[in-house]
Amino acid sequence: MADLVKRCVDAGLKMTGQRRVILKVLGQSEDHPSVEDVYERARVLDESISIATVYRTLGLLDELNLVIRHEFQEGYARYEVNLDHHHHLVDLETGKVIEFQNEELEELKEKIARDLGYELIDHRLELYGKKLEER
Amino acid sequence: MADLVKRCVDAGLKMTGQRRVILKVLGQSEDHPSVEDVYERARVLDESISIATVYRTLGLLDELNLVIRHEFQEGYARYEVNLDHHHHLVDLETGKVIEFQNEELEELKEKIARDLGYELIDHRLELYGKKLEER
DNA sequence: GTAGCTGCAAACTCTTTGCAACTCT
DNA sequence: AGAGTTGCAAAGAGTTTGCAGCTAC
Repeated sequence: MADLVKRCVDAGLKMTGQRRVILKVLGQSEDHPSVEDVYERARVLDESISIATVYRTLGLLDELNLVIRHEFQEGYARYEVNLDHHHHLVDLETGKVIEFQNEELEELKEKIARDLGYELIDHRLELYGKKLEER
Repeated sequence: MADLVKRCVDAGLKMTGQRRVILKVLGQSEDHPSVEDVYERARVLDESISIATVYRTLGLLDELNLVIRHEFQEGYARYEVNLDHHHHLVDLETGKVIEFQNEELEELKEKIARDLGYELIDHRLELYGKKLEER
């Protein structure tokens, strides 16, 4: 989280109270909060913060690539701090989002892009599934 | 396209003039049109069609799984007829969408979901890339 | 001091919906 | 005939923006 602050300052952003709060909220979130979620969590720490600032800040963080913006086919965006690279499996029954990584997949994606004549800049894989019966 | 009409009728939908037009437009589209795109193309064939009907029809087709709804991180939805299963590579410089299939990828996804204890229902993979210099 | 940031409210974009009229079956 | 469908316009959700005042640097 302190790292997030530093990276913002390095990028030339002014470290205002509101931004500090939003970064703290993001750093503490272990899920994939919507803008509204971030707003509510930030409000607990600073009553006066406005949702416009949350939108603006998340937009900036996304540009700086400090945060990843997701659209899980829900009609609104969700964010997460850009730490390790991973993908998501969405539980269709509960909406729960499970993270996973897979080295084989990473290599395969690079290869597919290269074969198509492209340099891979970004990508996203989302799986949507139902829990298998436990037995 | 005739197949699309049949599948709608089988599903219990009334085959109105507007729906016939929208299905025709979808059947003829080789890209991934937005709602607005479908609306404009449909209007050429039937001046009187409204965008509300396009939204409603695409929603129904999506429910019936005759169409796939995409959100390529653009803030609006794009649709395509659900024919063969494939994925997309988005050219970040031109916005062009390239389709591809990869058997190895299909298997890997099934495996990942299974290993996480899930039955894979749906999934989406999008690659974002820049064209490699030709040489 | 000043460029950048903020809250507020209004505006914007995409999508959905209530309703009265209409149309497939 | 009647349930389903339509166009219209209004409403809704999510997001962006103009502006005057404020604040980090």
